[in-house]
Amino acid sequence: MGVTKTSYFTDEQNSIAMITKALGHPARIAIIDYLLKVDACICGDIVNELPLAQPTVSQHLKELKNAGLIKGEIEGNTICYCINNDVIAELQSYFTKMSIKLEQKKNNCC
Amino acid sequence: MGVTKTSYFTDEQNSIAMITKALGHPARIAIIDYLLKVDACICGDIVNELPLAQPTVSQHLKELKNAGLIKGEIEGNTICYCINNDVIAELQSYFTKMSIKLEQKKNNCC
DNA sequence: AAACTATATCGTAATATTGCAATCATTAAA
DNA sequence: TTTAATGATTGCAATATTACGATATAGTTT
Repeated sequence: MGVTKTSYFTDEQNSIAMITKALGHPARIAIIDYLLKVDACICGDIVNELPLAQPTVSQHLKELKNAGLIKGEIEGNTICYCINNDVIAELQSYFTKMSIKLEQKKNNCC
Repeated sequence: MGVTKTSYFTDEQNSIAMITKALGHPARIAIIDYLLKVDACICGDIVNELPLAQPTVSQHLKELKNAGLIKGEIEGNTICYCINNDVIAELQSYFTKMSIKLEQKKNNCC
């Protein structure tokens, strides 16, 4: 079917899944890495940075935006894309909590 | 085309993308959450825990395993699935580094 | 061995994703 | 106002994902 049954899961599970899904492509990781490097950016720069056509990059940017990972502000003829700190913080918190729990338990099984 | 051009990106980008892609489904987040809660597990438990059929859960477990997020050991008739601490640590490190960089820059743009 | 249990695999339908050429919308420059 | 530049949208082909019934495989129990 290809349809994810989101209604069966918790809001946090759906939220983390949505964000990680948006990150689940090397081009989108590359975009995030690049935005982090320059801390400000227009789409054209990103297109030059990636080995993909402009519509493809635009689509990846849209997905990152939908997931809340980046914010875009129109600046005259160009758009300034930035990383959304809050969402990165959410991810960091999620995985840090997980690491701490794993540390505590030290796998009594495998 | 639906084909990801992995060869155009760095190993780290592909690695993070592969892991986050594997996490990018609420059922798989739910599986990780559950494994974390019990810190030891057999597949049957997971099937009962999720609102999905057994083959579907098995498939999700396979994807998590392919991405290295979980390890499975055969134990007689059942399989003991556990979280792979190393990969979680890799994610935590990646997002923590990112958070630190974002903190330092404090967005001079958006 | 036969029956039962647990998990994996196969096959398939429905839908989603990836990538790009062509095109549109908007602003800037001439 | 025409032209150029930037980025979004559309449409489409190729492929991937999601879900599950049916079936296979392998260990356990009787």
